[in-house]
Amino acid sequence: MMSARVNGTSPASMTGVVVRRLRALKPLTPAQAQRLEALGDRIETVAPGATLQSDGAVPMRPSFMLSGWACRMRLLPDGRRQIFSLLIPGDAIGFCVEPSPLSSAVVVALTKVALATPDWSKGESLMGGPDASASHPGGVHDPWGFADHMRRSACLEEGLLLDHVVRLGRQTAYERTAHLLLELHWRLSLIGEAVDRRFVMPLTQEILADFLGLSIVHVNRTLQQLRRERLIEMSGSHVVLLETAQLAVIADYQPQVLPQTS
Amino acid sequence: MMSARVNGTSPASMTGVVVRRLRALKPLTPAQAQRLEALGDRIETVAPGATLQSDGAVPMRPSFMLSGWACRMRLLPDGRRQIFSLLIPGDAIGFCVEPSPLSSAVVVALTKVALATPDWSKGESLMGGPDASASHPGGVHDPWGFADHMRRSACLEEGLLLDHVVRLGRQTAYERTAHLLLELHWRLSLIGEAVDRRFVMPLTQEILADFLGLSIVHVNRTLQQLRRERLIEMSGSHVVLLETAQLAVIADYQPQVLPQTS
DNA sequence: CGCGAGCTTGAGGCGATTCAACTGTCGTGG
DNA sequence: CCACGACAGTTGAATCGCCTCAAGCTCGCG
Repeated sequence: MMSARVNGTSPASMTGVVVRRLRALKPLTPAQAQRLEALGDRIETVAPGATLQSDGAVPMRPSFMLSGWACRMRLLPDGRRQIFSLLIPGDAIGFCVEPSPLSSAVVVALTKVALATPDWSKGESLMGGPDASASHPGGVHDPWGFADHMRRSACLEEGLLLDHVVRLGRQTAYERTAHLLLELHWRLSLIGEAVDRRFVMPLTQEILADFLGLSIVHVNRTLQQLRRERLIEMSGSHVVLLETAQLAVIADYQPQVLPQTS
Repeated sequence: MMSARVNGTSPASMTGVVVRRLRALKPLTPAQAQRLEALGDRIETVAPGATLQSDGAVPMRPSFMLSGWACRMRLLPDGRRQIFSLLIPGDAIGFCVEPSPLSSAVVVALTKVALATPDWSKGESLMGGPDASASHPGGVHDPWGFADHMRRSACLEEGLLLDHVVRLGRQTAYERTAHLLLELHWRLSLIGEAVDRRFVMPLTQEILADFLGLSIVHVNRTLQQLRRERLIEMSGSHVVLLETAQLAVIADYQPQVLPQTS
């Protein structure tokens, strides 16, 4: 049996983040929600630093993050690192629309991570598995009606990636940092892991640096500046956004628009 | 009737780029190729600077670039600009897996552009139109079997976007520029628009700057350096890669891996 | 207690930006 | 025909943002 408690959440409710995440994209039928709750059966936990998905790995088992943080990144030959995205509970891993990853990217756990890997044996896959086209030419097999959710999720992720490009290409360290904090706050709110303007961000400054395209030292100084100006509070992994409006102006932040779920 | 010749290519062969682009991703049946050739009927040309697709535009007519160059970009409130991707002939526009663009990005023509917008009235769409799920819950309507091509194309594009993130986040101006030139050469080769190591790149240094996340001045100096070191030749919009191997080492460039089409 | 990982701080340097001017090449109109 | 402006490219000089190097610091933990 896996650890009974991860990140202070009992296993029974751990799948809640997935439900909340998907519900934000499109309403779930009771049957669908129940399906997702059932994911709690097949939980795997991995240690920080472990690889959740690597480049060439063809099998590529799609799964959901239940707790913990991870990142998708690439390593340059000389050791430089660039993080593409930060993965939080509720996020999907390996649901590439296309089986072959093509892009040499790796997903690594940043903290202890709990994963739910659905049993794809029945119904083959949620979105179109390794040979969706072979068995169902011209279509995707989606017995449970999650295809729309996953499509929208992919779209949301692309939006986040575009935001990231803007950050790296055209924003200063100060703006980038503010933008990231707002984005994380928004995403954590979606899954109910941000109370008011506070949230927990279990990332070292090195990880932030590799995400923001900055040096560790400069991330440190930038965070200090944000604190000094009383825009945020940070101690340990605890973050408080003191002036969300002003931060949003600084970073030109606008949250992704979601379908009219309200 | 639209202009008979665009970019020196006769209309009859203009759809060839689309065929070559898709064939590189997955073989096309004769019927499919014929379908694509038929796109030549519905050609639209737009002037440089025109918007091909904008943010809120819900209808969003998916189409293929037949000739000319365009870019996908975002504008910051203070005028800064970041280009996400450069679009060349054969590329698809607006085939977002999900109808709602979500991301505030705009597609703009950089040169005169010829577009083919398929007649989606029959068969609804190639990939899943505005309400694919409504009419075909849990599946996508794809009467002609292009779904796989479009999926792989989307995957390839994501790979390019990841490359872009690495460029912007962790590479120097020198490396970025080399990387971009190699990427463009590879993409143009796919559609047969690069002879040997030469190709035409109708981009101003301002566009390059907004793509590479640099200032115009620095792009200029960086290109000069690449020329001075005899790694490339450039005059006007004509580019020659003199030392592809060395450029690839500098930029840590590795082309996307394509399915075993050979 | 001592160690290591992460955070903090200072000093110096380089890469890239900004501002500003100048060049060359167009197409346009007097 | 040449004057003209518009535009792209080029160059120099000064500045700044961010990086690197190198220490110290703090804390949790064996």
